[in-house]
Amino acid sequence: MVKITDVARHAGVSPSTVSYALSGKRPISEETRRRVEEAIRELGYRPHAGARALASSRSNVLALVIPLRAGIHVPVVMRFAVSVVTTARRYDHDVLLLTQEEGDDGLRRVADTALVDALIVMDVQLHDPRLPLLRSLERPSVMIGFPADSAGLTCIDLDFKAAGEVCVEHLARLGHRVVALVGSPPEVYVRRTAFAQRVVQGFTAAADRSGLASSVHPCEASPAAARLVAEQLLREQPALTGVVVHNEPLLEPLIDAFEQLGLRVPGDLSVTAICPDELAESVRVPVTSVALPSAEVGEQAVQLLMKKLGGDAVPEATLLPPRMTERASTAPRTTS
Amino acid sequence: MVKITDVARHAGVSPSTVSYALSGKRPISEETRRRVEEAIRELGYRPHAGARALASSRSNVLALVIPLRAGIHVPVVMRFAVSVVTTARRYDHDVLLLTQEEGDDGLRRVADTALVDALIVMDVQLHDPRLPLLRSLERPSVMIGFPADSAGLTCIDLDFKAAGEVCVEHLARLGHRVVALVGSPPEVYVRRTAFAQRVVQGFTAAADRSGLASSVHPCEASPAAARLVAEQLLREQPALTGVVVHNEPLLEPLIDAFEQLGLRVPGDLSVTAICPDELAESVRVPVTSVALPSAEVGEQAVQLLMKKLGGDAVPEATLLPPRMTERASTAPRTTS
DNA sequence: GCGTGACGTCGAAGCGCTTCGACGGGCGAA
DNA sequence: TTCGCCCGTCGAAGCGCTTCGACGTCACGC
Repeated sequence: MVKITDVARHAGVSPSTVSYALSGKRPISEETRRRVEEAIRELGYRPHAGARALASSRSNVLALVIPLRAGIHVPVVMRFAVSVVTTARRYDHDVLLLTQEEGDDGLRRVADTALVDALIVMDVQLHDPRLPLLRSLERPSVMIGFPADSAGLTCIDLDFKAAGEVCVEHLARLGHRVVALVGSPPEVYVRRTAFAQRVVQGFTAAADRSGLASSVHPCEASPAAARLVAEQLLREQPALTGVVVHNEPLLEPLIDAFEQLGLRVPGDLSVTAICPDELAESVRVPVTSVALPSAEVGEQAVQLLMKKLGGDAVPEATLLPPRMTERASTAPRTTS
Repeated sequence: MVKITDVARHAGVSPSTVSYALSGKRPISEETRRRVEEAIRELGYRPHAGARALASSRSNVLALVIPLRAGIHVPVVMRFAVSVVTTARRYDHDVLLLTQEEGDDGLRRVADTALVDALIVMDVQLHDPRLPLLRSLERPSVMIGFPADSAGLTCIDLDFKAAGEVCVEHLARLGHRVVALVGSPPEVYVRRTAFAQRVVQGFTAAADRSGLASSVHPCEASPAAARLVAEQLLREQPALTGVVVHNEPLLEPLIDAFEQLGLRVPGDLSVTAICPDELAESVRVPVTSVALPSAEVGEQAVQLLMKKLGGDAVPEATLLPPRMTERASTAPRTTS
């Protein structure tokens, strides 16, 4: 193994000079830098990660905790992970993969052994058991999603409230006057992240602002439930022409149910959703949707972490603006 | 930060004794071990990963390179990754996530800087550009999939030949006499891993052994192509009653095409597939299939690596036996 | 009774890097 | 001309751990 002293000897300088030439933490003359770089190239020198970590107390590794729970949309997690890795590399960092399963112990282990410099935690629950630990850890972390109390933590996610608003506004702009939100199963509103509630808030606020009649329907994620909620909607709101769906597995069954009830999408009914683009595109009728911007979240999460590692202050909450893509499931209201 | 000298002092022993008590590399008296363990607990001691890596030249980290190419089934990759992480933890190792995108440079970097002790490379191509590098690296690696020339490397994958055989044998057992294999697009047979050819080999060999009439049809992954190949099959082999599909995106469209041509599955036609269980289960008619055992591959890949790290010899090729799950798409031939 | 090991422990020497303080030389200001 | 300062470089001291050789003790066999 070629080490820094070899490079130093070969370049006719001291090891510390090589180190400074590499890190740029002290000024080095152009000439010396050249010689060092050449020596490095000729010898194929690679600094030893462990030695570096020991001496500098920086491992240049980030931990990423991925969720395992069923019901998580795998491609979204994957895209997020890839985006984290890619962005981390831009900042000369690597990514250590942890599973939710490891829990607190895993987090504590990688943090306390200085294996990683910082942590990214996905799929944060409303009352996530890891919160106290993350607060007490001496290493910075960023959470994807918002817990009930995010004080002292750094969180990032799609702005679900705005996403709900955008959906309604889009429908309003198309002339729809009566809209409904089909949401996640009731337990999600209680147990999980705050995002479900925030969609409702946005949806309702925007509907009120635009003077639309609106209703909200939490719904189980089964085709049978889709059928039921579709029937119920038509019964209770016969003038309904716009639907916002925030329940991924329900999206396709719900559209099927409406069509079986004689409503054409988008002819009679416009449907928008908050879901991964992938899903929106794969439905029989491609759905106008607000995307879950996994890549963007991943990138920004890393950037927040880098700022924190650099000692800079970062906002506790970062909300990503929703971006809507129009597809085939929405159309102007036909005033027949 | 509490370090090993603190523990040593607290326990009234020398640092080396603490180290040996931890690693078990030298005998330590019961009494001393107890005292050391207690000191560790009381002080909350965690060995510094970098220092450990430097002193022992072992980082206890594995690199996992995941594919990004389109056409890869994401949940399979994910399950594999999770299985690698989980298994690695059982051996007290962590996993560093790399993307294909980083290429040779990424592999060389983590290997040469001693960031990782060993590497797992997914999605190995027939003529994978990384092969020379992996051979030359001083660190052990395991590849998922078989390149054209695997000499000097350690590879593991499903035994695709046996998988092809199992499918045919299942059909033969059900009384089918005329079978066809619908395979991957032609370019896959050239460009990609060897698995496509090996399915064909197994399929053909088993059909010959059982005295079945058989044919092989590479096929593009589009619904239109599905329709075409279905028509062609019925034209060329009117007595066809058994089909093996080794082309994931084609599975559902192909079944649709057959049914539109008036063949009921499994009434008139039995279908088996080689694909992720997930896919097989999600088709309208759940398909009898040989699974892609991602979790098992991940686990065994790690175990192979651990053996290599321990200095043990491992087989160059590990082929996982196929496991078939019977679902609703196969039935005995009706001799009407 | 003494040599021989095995056992249990210690001390010290690194592992390869970063970083701090120091220092010589050159330059601008006084 | 001299003082002070900054630039560029060096040497040395660790960072926290593992590991090697050494040493004392005890039990055993002859």
